[in-house]
Amino acid sequence: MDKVYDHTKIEEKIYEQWEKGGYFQPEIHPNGKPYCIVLPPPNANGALHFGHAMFTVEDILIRYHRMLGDSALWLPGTDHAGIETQFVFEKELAKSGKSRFDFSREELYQMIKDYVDKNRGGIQDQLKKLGFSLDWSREKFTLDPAIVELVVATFKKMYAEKLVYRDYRLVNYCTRDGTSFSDLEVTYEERQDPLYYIKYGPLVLATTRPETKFGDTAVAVNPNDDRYKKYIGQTIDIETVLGSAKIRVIADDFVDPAFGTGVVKVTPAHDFTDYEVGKRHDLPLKQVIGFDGKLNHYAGKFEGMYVKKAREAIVLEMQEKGLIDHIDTAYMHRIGICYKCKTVLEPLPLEQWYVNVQNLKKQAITVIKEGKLEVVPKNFENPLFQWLENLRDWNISRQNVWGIRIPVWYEVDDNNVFTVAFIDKKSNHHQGKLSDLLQEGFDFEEITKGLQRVISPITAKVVFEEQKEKGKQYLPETDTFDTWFSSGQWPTVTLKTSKPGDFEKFYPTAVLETAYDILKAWVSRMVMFGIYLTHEPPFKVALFHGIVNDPLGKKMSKSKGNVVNPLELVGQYGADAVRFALVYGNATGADQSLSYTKLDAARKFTNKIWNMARFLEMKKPEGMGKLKKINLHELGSFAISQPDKDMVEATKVFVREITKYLDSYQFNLAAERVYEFAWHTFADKYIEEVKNRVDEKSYTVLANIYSVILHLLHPIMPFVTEEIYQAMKLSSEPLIVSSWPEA
RNA sequence: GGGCUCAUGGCUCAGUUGGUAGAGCGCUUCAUUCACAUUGAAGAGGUCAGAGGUUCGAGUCCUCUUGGGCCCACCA
Repeated sequence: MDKVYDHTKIEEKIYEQWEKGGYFQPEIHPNGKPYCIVLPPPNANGALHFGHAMFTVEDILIRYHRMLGDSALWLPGTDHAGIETQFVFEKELAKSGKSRFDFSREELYQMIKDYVDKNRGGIQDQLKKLGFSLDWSREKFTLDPAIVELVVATFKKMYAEKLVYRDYRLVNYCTRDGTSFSDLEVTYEERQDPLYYIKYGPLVLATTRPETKFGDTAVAVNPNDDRYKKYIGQTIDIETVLGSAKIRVIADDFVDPAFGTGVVKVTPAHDFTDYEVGKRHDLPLKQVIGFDGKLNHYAGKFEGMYVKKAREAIVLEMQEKGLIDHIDTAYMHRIGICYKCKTVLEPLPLEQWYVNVQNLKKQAITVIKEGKLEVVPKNFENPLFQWLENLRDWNISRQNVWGIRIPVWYEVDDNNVFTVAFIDKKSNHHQGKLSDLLQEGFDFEEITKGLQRVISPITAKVVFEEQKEKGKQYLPETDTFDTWFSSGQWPTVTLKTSKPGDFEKFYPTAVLETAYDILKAWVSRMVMFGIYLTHEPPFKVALFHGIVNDPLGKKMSKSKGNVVNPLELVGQYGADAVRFALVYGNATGADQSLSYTKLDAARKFTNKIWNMARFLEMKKPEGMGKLKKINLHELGSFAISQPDKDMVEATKVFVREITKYLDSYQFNLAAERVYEFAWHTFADKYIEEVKNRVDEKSYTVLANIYSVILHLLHPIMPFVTEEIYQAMKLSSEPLIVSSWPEA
């Protein structure tokens, strides 16, 4: 044995051996208790980061349960990550001077698919480097045809039960990325913007968005505000930059008399609150901002200007006309921005598909309250409840192509106006009303062939593929599902498509382990879908880990340039040390800062373990035959000297402690205890004591206790323990499938 | 505005049914061709943010205060 442990000589060899041996497959223990964890699917196009390195926790659980004799399955898979991936691809595309508007839907999809296929496999190799005992024979991808089929089936079932529906309402729309987002995907930013006090006839009102005034369909005041009671219900004359106009004054409780002047302009097409107000008072929706982010014909001479420019121009002209009372320049407020490109999101009215979550969320809450789903650590329960309770219907339409197309078609007839965008035979882009384009001479086939986008009226007849009738014309829905619509069904769709019998055997899964930051986006959806599809939650325990920050405690981010690649650390310190450092001294669910001193300590520990093995190798009494494997119960009576007997007893306590810690998800305590016991109890005290009196009996005790340590440490540090265990030749089977010590 | 969370030795952090404070790194002194200097032995160092309460007993439970962090929410 080398004097110093060199992980670079060991890790790859051991992983290959494990994989070839089929030890990652649950069939290795065909009659064991089923124990399944489904890996949170990483982005198929992405690279490994610390969020993935934290899956160490899952490997610890899987390896522990495999050693307990369970039929342990850790099922890997990757996600197509719709918007994320398309965003990255479009940035690549831009380098060659192209954009998504230059290609039809099908062309663009194929290009992204090729791009992802080229990059796939990277993440798998990286997960292997961390020693993760994933069953690669069952690997899944969200766009596998079998998975897509099941996701589509869920949609059809929900449609039949009226749990998905189509509606025309305001969405958070990014005019740069050209798609809407769910409420959850909106990020907010604190900004200082001017608050304009503008004159509306006899009234003055405050607004940050004067450019939406062309879409105002009312002015609102609080019903109890004495200042304005006389105007309620009246139509007042106002002066605007486009000349004189009339507008209704309504009363609504939402108006806070203390804010601004207590008067609010109501723009139902461009503000979420106003949209609700508009519905209550039956106000018309007047859309003045288009999906391109520009003002439309309602804005008169300001038509065609981008929102920001238009605001400046309008304010300037209003000042000239004396329509602005005053401006509060120090106004702070929060605005929604696109989480990808930071563009200010526009609330715009659009036809979209929604999931009715009202009943689903109630069942999810009940399941957790009844204890059928345990949340660990428990403090993540409250945020989950709070979020579920406030959950509104879920917008699942995304205007990007990289994803699963919402599987519906719209029947084309004369009564409906369809807006389409397409690429013609000569690769030119066209956009407009279907009827106009047909009149211009494009035929229906050419349009559908080069189709980019269809906006179908809410009144259009919806059919599925198999419901299409001969002789009728249909336009497809061009939107895709929100990525979470498919990943939300991950535990069911993976197990149903992996190997026959998997679903029956492994569902519901034992544990779902993930970072707490996708508790709402992913975990809650899986619970809702799981209950909907199978009448029980998809996992018994939802276990959360924290975020790994940079050494200074700052969140790692590309823009800050403080991202550390875990694979570099694996190369430097070894996978065992990286894994150990990630769980040691870090409470379950808590954030941590990357610590190089901890990594160093962990590496020293692997070396210490290694040198214990060297010591045993050197101290083996001459002429001693094959080392016997003796379990702890028998070892107590096997030992002769009191120190040996005491050590056996201490080891039994140690085994019970580690077992308890792993059963209760206290990985940090397990790591700390095994470190303490191996180094300070076993090496510093016991080895020192036994050193000069080694005979065959005491050597057997020593080696067997060391073997117990290797077993208990194996889930956390699989490589070094496996290498040593095999070298000791205590058993013919490798450590990975060796039994957990009994005490 | 609501919720969650953190404040423990110089630094980074553990401490889950409440029972006289722990680790890693750093520091001090000493040892050592011993399996391991990626070592061993001994040691210094904390009124567990502050105030009050419950209790025989609180870092651990309750209330409040102060100061960080995070998440959520339709005040224009």
